[in-house]
Amino acid sequence: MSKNEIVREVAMGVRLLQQSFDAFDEAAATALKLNRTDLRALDLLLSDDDALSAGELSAALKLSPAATTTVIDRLERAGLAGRIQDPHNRRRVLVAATEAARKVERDIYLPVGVAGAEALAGYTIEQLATILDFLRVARQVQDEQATRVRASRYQSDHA
Amino acid sequence: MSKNEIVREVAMGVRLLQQSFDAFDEAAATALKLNRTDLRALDLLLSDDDALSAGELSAALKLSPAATTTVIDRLERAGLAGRIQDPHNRRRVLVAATEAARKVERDIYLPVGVAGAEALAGYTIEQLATILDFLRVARQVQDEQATRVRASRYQSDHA
DNA sequence: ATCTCATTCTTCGACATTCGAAATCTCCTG
DNA sequence: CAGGAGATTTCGAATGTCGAAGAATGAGAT
Repeated sequence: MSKNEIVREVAMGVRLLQQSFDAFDEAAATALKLNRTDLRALDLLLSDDDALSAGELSAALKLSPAATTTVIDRLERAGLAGRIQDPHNRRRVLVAATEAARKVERDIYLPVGVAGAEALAGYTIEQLATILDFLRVARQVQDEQATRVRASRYQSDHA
Repeated sequence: MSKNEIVREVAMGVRLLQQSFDAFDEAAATALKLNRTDLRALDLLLSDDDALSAGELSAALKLSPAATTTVIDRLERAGLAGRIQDPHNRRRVLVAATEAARKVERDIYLPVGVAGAEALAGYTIEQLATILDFLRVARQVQDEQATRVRASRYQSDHA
C-alpha cells in the first residue's frame, strides 16, 4: 500500500471515528432521555468538579443566557443538576451535578475510558507517542482550517 | 512519561480533536449560513457523486421524511441543491448538489484534505500504519460502548 | 445613606426545526 | 383497471433557541 493510499485511509478513518463519536453521543442522549444540548451541559457539569455558574455554562455551550436557563431547568427536572445561590454573589446561580448525575457518569462514561485504556495497552510507548503526535497535528490542521473558513466571509449570494 | 500517562493524554487528545471537528463544522455552517443539519445534508450530497433520493437522504440523516423535505427546501432556496424527478420512478425525488455546492466543496472542504495530507507527509509508512490501526481500534471501542449504552436501557427514574 | 449603573439570571414573545399523521401522486400486481 | 404499496409533501403540534425586557443584586460616587 502506497503512502498516498494510507494517507487517504487515515482521512477516511478520521471521518468514521467522528461518526462513531456522534453515534455514541446519540445513544447516551437517548438512554438518558436528554437532547444533545442538555447532554453537553451535563458533560460540562461532570467534568468540572466545582459548580459552574449559569453564565459560564452559557459561554461554554455557546448558548444565549435565555436558552441556558431552560437547559438548567430541564436538567434540574431530570434530577441531574441542582441550582445553588453563590454565597459570595447572590446574583449568580451555581449549577452542580447531582448524585444521580454522578451515577450516570459511573455507568455510562467511565467504562468508555476503561475500554479505551485497555485498547491502547497493546501499543508500545513509541507507537503511543506517534498517535499522540498525530492527534496534535490533526487538531492543529482542523483549527487552522476553521480559522481560514471563519475569515473567508463566504457568501453564496444566490438570491 | 509513563505509558499510563501517555494513554491519558491520548484520551484527552481524542476529546480535543472532537472539539476541533465540531468547531470546524460550526465555522462552515456559519460561513454558509446553514444550520448543522443542512450542512450534514450538503456533505452527503457532495460526497455522493450521483444524486440521492429524498428517502435515502432521510435515512442517512436519521431524520423523518417530513423534516427531510424541509431540509431539501432550505438547501434548494440557498441554491446548493436541486430536485430532479427520478426518470425511472416518478414517485422518487432525486436531490443533487448544484454547481454552487461544488464551489463550496472546492473552497471549503478540499483545502482541508490538502492540508491534512501535507501534515501527514512527514510520517513514515510504519507510523501511518500505527495511526490507521489506532483509528480503527478507537472506532471499534466507541461502537462497542455505544452498543452497550443502547442496550442498557438506562433509566434515571427520578420523578 | 442613597442613587445610579453594571452584572447576572429569568421571563416573555417570536421564530426555526422536528415529528407523526394525513394527503397526493405513482408504481405494481392480480 | 382496481386496489394496495411506496415515496414524498403538507399540515398541525411540540420543542428548542434567540433577543429584548424585567427583576434582583452588587459596586462606585456623591
